[in-house]
Amino acid sequence: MLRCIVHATIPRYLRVYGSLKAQVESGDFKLGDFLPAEPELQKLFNVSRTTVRRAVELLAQEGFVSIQQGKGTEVLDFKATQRLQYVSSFSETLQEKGFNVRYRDLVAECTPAPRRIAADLKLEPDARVVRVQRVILANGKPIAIIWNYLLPEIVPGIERRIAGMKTLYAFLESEYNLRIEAATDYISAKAAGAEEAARLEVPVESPLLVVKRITYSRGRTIEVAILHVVADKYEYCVQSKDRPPRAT
Amino acid sequence: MLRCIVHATIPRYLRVYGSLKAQVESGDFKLGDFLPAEPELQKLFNVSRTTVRRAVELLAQEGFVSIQQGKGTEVLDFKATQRLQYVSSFSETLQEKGFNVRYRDLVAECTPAPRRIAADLKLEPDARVVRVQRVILANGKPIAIIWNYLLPEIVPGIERRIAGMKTLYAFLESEYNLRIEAATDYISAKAAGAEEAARLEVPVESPLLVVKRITYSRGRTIEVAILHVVADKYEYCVQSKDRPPRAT
DNA sequence: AAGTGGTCTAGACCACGAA
DNA sequence: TCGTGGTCTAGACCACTTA
Repeated sequence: MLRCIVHATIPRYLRVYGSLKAQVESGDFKLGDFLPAEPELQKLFNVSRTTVRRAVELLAQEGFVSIQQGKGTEVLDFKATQRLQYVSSFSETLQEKGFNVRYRDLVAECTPAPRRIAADLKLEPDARVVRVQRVILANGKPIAIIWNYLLPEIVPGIERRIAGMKTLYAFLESEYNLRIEAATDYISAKAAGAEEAARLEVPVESPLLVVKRITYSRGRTIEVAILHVVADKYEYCVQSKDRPPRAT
Repeated sequence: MLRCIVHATIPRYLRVYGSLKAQVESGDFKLGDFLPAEPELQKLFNVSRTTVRRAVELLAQEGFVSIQQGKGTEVLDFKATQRLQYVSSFSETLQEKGFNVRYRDLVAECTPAPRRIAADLKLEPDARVVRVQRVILANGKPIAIIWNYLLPEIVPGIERRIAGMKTLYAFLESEYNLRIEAATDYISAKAAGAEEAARLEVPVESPLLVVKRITYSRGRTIEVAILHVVADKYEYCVQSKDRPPRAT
């Protein structure tokens, strides 16, 4: 039936959203300009006001525009305020910044979970987990030590398959069909101990950024990662918006 | 006029949102339960379906529930799963954790902007900015030094009004009607220098978490904040999710 | 087939900002 | 005052899940 073709239809609010976003990104609307008012957009796209508003709200959520009651909807400097906070992998981030990323001392093994890790994974204290350990090098220089603790039942046989891994998240997605849905990072700092200092090639007591990441997939906690990062070589970036709505 | 009293009205969708959220948090709806269906909620709250949906979408955005077409709206384990990343003030976060928060050495003055700060604020190198400086105490113990650099034209006379300030963001909102729309944090670490160590009452060379925050309001960069936080007393938490919308 | 959420419309009234 | 965005309604039709 011909209808099947038409069937793959994109919601109108997404089309309006995409069209506006493209014009903002291409510079048709410039920084400080105001978008056409809502009644105008209704006519332009031939949709209802509800649909227009939904599209514009999406743009605002992503930081492309700022909606101001009584004034209008202003186009922002999207390079400065862009994007919600999405899950990103450490090595992918480095690669995007143009570094050549390699691993050293990659080890994967099944071990009893340390107590804190077991608690984060919601396992009994002595449950076994898969531990992946590595030193990450950016342009040949060590930049972080990473320990990943994974639930064994979701990554069977990982010890034998991990050799050529490029980034862990991509590996989990392609080999085990595991998509990371969400993550929480806890960030603190510490001074490097003797062994860490040696492996990271920095002086003892150098400040390190400590990141604990808990990742979720299919509604479950599936991984805890611990990163010790050389502080003067990496900056952790977080973008956030707005304030929580208040009720009551 | 009596209308002034009625005037402070809270939108209905926020009331519905607040009511549902309270019931989720208090455990009236349990993990894995489904919320009443939308027509049901309409009757319960006596509002239109649009209003119900808006409330439920808010809950979903914050990770309290998961909306599933054809099935229903499931209550999630809100302690474990993601919420959106909102701009939060350091002192508000501490207060929410139950600490008694005070400031010490609060100073506000107009000074030439340091070069890096001027660049972040998009000012010429020698432009003047308002610098607010303070040590923040949690339960009487120093936990961080904060420097805030503000555009002078948006906070006129702040030097004379700042005395009793409780949190800077609340202060800006109530006194200057400035709502923070977005922020970007850059997080690294460093070892405490002699003066910092003294003011924070920690040993020299102690690891400190360094946060640079750039905040936006009305589409402009309006503030740069630098925080030096005692690393073993505070953890920076980031929640992220996966889900860029696609158009085209 | 029945019930759930997903999209969309047309129209109403309110609140804020600028002239 | 006028134009902007903010909230809300009632009703329609579609798409997905489950039985």
